[in-house]
Amino acid sequence: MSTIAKAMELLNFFSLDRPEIGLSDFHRLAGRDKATTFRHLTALESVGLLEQNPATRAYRIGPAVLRLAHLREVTLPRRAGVRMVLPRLAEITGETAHASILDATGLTTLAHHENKSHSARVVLHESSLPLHATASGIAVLAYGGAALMDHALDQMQVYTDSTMRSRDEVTAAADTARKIGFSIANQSYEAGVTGIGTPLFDSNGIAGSVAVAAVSSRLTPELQHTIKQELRRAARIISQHWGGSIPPALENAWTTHLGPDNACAPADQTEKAS
Amino acid sequence: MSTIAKAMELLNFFSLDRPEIGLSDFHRLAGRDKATTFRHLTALESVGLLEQNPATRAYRIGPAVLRLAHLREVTLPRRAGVRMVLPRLAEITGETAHASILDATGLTTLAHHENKSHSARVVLHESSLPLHATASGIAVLAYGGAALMDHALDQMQVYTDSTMRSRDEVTAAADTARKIGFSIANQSYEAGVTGIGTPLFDSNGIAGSVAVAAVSSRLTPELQHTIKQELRRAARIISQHWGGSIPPALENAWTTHLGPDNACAPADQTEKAS
DNA sequence: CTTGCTGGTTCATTATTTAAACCGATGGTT
DNA sequence: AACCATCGGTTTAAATAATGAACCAGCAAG
Repeated sequence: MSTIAKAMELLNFFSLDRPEIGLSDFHRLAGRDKATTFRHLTALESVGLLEQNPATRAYRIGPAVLRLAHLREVTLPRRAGVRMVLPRLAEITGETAHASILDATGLTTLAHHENKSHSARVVLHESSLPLHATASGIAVLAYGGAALMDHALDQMQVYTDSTMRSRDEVTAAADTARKIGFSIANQSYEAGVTGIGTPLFDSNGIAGSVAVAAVSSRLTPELQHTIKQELRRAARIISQHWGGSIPPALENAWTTHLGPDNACAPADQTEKAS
Repeated sequence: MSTIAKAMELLNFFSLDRPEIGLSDFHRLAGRDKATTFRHLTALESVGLLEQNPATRAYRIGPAVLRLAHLREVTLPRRAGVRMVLPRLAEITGETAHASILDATGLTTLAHHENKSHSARVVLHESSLPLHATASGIAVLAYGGAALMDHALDQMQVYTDSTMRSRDEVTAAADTARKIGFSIANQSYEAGVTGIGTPLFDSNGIAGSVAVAAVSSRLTPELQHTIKQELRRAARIISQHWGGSIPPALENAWTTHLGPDNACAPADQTEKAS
């Protein structure tokens, strides 16, 4: 593995729970030598990808990422296409809608929209989602190929009693998702929350997923049907906005599972969402 | 220089004008061997910092930066403190207000707010500002130490007829800014636009700057006075929000140049901006 | 069929990275 | 005070990884 990749791996140890990491912690977390780790950290710091908290000497993500993220969003907008449909998705379903983007390390939440009318609503607190335990994750696994599946199966953390523990369960869930066009994660990430998701595509192919996280006790068959129809609609709009197209296999899965796009007959070219 | 830093340097060649760069262009821009460049690029791609446009094979900034930027903004919010004051700054001055953050590579625009009432207003189009040619840049140079000044003097691009060309001019401008507490860039970056700026601080010290970009023909002495007073106010609020404090030297410079904080007598603890 | 470009690859040489041990400082215990 | 553990950081020879000249293959224009 190149030293560049090794250094970059260090960045993946940051999370909302662990926003600052000291040298020794990095040394332990990464399992690499301390001197090596130190050299990597200072190198990352020199380019602004990390910065050091002067008080604790711990490292945190640096300001350079803001510049890069801005540049990325300006030259290749992703949020715009998502923000266009999430409000409607949350409103019609009455639950929390969110969209995620796939990268080398997993699934990153791009935007989310909570439905304010319910007092009990699902609050998303993590920006990075596990592939094997969420509807969003299963959705991308269903269309992501073998390499992504291997990657997911290598790190199967357990979150709830219902989290899938065996590799076979995960592949089976992905197969089901591929068959019906939607992934369903019943309390496998968070107790009391059921996720329903479907994949998103850009010109590269699979690029992310859009999902609705519903309070399990509210999830009637009718609501589930509504959610799926709205997800289909949202996935079409977002994927189109991202320069991608829905694979015929997925179109077929949707149609056989839900019936043709009867909600709005003119099909593809419906009016834009609010 | 570490290979990590060398690889990361490649990311700095991206800009709004050049959002995608091919292998050969990188090889030329960076002046490094093509094989080396290629390996760096694939390494960066493997960790999601870059991705390849499948059509052109050119490289562009990857999705991983979105995750990192989100994490940074959640754990160390910077935009929040800025968004709190920019609208007022733009409204009262009637011009365009913006705030930038300092990192290893220069000054990155964090947020900006245009005043919609004027038909002729300054539109910011770049996310990265040159240190030597903008009010924002001079403001941080005045408080940034010798290393930053050297860095700035090494890359003095010329933008307009009024862009400072000699190193002495830049250091003199920084000295003036240090003396009066405000930096002024008269059409040195864009013709017809005069910038007035003042530095921002976090717990590390100098961290960025806030500035107003005004249409030069509208900039009366009275308006300039208003802008400075509002900048002082904004800089206080933002720096406090960022966990920093205004150095006594800057406080003194402000006071001798503007007089005491007469706009709102109770001084420090005024009510929050809208 | 050149010529000149593109992205990508190979392999011997070279130089950077690596890891064990070491350092000095800090902080809590006995 | 002495002790112990831990912190961030530094040093060394040994090993691994980076390097760059040359080389491919594909493509477009002349």
